[in-house]
Amino acid sequence: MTLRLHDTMTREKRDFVPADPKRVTMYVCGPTVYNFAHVGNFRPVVVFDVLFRLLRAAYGEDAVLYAANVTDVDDKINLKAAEEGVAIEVVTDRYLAAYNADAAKLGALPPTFQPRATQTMAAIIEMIERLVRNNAAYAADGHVLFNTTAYSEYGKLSGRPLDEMIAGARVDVAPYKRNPADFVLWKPSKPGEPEWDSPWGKGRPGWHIECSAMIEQTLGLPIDIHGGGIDLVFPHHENERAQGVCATHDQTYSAFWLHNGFLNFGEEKMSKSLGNVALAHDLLKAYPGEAIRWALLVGHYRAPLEWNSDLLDQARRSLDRLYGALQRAADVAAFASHPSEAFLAALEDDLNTAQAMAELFGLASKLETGSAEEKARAKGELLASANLIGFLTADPETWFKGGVDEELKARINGLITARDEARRAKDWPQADRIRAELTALNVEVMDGPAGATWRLKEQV
RNA sequence: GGCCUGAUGGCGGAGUGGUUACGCAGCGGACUGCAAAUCCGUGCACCCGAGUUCGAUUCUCGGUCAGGCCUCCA
Repeated sequence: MTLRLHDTMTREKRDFVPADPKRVTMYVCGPTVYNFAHVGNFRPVVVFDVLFRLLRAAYGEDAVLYAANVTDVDDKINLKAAEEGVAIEVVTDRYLAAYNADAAKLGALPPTFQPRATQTMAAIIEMIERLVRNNAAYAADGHVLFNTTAYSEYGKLSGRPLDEMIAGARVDVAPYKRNPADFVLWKPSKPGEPEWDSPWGKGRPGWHIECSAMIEQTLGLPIDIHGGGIDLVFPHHENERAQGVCATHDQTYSAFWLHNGFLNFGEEKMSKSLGNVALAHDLLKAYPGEAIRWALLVGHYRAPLEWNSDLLDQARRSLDRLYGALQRAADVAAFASHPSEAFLAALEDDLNTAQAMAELFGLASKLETGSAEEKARAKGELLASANLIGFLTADPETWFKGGVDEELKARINGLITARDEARRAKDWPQADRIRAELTALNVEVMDGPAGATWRLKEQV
């Protein structure tokens, strides 16, 4: 296996070689839990879940350590808690639970670690102290700031030389900053906001230091892979790197930086600050999680993805095709349990999920038309391949009939039987009337030599 | 203004210096009482201009258009 990944730092695909194959480390920036996450927030969840699964397959399940953090200290959380008149934990616990439940429905494996900023406070403060000792940070006016001139490579990840950044700065520079690009490591809380004791007075951490500290505490520095949305390259990841390198005196921080492209909704960027939000939580009521996962992986992870209802419908039909092939091959005993070579090769080429998914259709075709031997092999490879990245994990019957309760199922079966009788009697008008009834129930009938089978036209 | 991406058929979306993406939708046929599903066949593309080349959608340059970041949005 030769996994090649595109590294934002070098802007090219490189062979991935972990520092220690027995302990592969990956960190991905997770959500700020103040509301239900919109579907764009789940793109990195799904993308890096694919990478997590691929790494586990390559190095062993226990050899891959994956940390995805939760930001639970934030202005927006404070605002939400104040609105509801509750403690921030009430807000963060609620939305973290929803987030994890939604992620699970999207087929994402739980990360090895899910550190929370509020539970990493000691490590955050300790790291800031170290940065101050290393002359990479300074206290001023109740704040602690990172001194960007202390790190010669500052700007390398995002490709922004420090002097250009200063020239382009549009924000008002706080008077206590030595350099305009310096950023906050610790700041005083406003009245009523949560605060923690520190050597610099009561306050709370800046956003960037949280991640660096959580990485160091859960995985140790440096790590093999750091992921996140492309919008985080600057300033978040640039700052993380500066902090990590200056705190540890190790130049790597993360050997690879991976960034997923944005999800766009119509002409506008999809974000919570605009009104055009599609919450994954709501989408999951209308579509199977697997279909949403498919839609999120249908294009390359680095390319922007246009999100619309067509995309979801197409994703569901694509899965119908694959599940349909499995359903028709229910009596075929799967042979071989390895993903196909072509499928793996596609994924190993910087997670080319589109190419990999095309391979699944090729296997489905073989499963429909091959010899008995070919079918057995195709079924085994199709399942092993798809399962590797979290697809086709359901029973085909469940996929097509999952949302049907026993009462409705009995009614449908009754109608199917009645229609079979009408068909045997060649009473076509009656048979068609019954089919219309079934259609009204969202049921599609498929006549076969062994009698009629059915499935839901739209699964939830 | 600075930095950085991308532009592929009706839609989504890979890839390649000369040959099939793939899925959905369309068309013709098989199967079916009619359908559906499936199978067989089939039409439709590589932003514009110049260059390199025997040959470019694929490489280079220019242009146009679109998008991202430069503000604690994944």
